[in-house]
Amino acid sequence: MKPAVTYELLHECKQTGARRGVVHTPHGDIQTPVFMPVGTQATVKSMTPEELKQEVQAQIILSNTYHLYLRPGEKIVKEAGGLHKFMNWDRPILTDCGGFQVFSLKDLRTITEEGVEFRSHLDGSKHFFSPEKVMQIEEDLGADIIMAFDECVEYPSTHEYTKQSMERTTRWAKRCKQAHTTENQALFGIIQGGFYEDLRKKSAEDLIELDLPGYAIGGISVGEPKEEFLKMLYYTAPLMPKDKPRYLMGVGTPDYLIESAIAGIDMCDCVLPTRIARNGTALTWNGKIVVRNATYERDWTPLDPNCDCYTCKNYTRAYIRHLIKANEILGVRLLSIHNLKFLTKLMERVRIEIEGDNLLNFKNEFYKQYGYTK
RNA sequence: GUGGAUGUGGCGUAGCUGGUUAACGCGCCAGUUUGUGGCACUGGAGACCGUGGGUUCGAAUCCCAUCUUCCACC
Repeated sequence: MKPAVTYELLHECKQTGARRGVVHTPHGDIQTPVFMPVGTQATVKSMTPEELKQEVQAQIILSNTYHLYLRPGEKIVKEAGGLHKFMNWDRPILTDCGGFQVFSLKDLRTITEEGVEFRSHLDGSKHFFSPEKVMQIEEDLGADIIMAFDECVEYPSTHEYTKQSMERTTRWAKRCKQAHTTENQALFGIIQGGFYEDLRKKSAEDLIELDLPGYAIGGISVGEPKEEFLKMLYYTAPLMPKDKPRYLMGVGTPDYLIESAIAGIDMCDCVLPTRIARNGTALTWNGKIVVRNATYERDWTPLDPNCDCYTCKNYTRAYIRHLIKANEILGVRLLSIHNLKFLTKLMERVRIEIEGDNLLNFKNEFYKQYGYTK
């Protein structure tokens, strides 16, 4: 039987080895490498699905098992006809398993082989996530791609703990595969192993044996220095199957996205563009600007002169600064549109440069213009 | 006119039985933000404590005068 989600490789950049491909899903194709906006609670904060399609041109969005389970509850979403219908989004959706959220609860959770007991951040009520439970929730939510329940260990962690945790994540992945019943959803495994190469290798090998339709790298981009991030990324990505989508979880700064593509990653997601939008910051081709700052009080130019997004075509930095200072919702919306569109355009460009076997040159050019030093 | 109250960073206040660098909220300035527990978090600047005099080793704190604003009464 054909998996719900498949990967088609179109071209490999001769300069870097980066992959230009297509991910086929029940809700349409995704041109890769791609950046996926995050809509934790069945909404990319402040954006309508129409804006995401028409203006941002998002190809796929994320949503979250933990949050939707707590509120409104996966049964409500199921009753609505699944996430796609519930939120009126007809393109692909990926649900994160809630592992990251549950483990970030720290004092509020207990891990056992069976699963994780945790308390809701909303009302303190007790809950239990097992691999089987998470599969049931993700199936009720109905995304195209569902993630296996894993543990994301924090940085830094000991080799011993990371090993234990990684092995458990692998056992949980097996249980997820067993519990997974729907045919129109693809279950992706998550490679763990922290910042230890031997553990990453082992994790990748054992998970690949399960022959899942896609794989992700989890547990990096968790606050480590950039050198550590790059080291793990470049070590782990080549271990992943060539004929399946490769997803790097939690990456969203422009430099990390370009590095990921070079490492052979196809998909990335991050809250960064929408989060910094809420705090008054814009990504531009010339670097990050905190438009909330006083310097922009009388700046009558757009956020980014090289941008053709709705925000940049119609509004000035001075106006957006005013909106953000005044805590007006529109400020957040305009910045979110811009930041998301910026990353869409960046990835579009990355795809073109891969096709032209020119990604490394582009990276150097971009770094220089953006202001990155290395 | 009489009596009472009030006056502290841009704004609103705390401190006022006298004792090291005057506190807080908002605002202001800046930084952070990487599988969203976030319209969040972390820093920072900014006050001759209405004015003038006095008591005291020492006064935003006590006394006197004066001005400001508010209230009450005739």
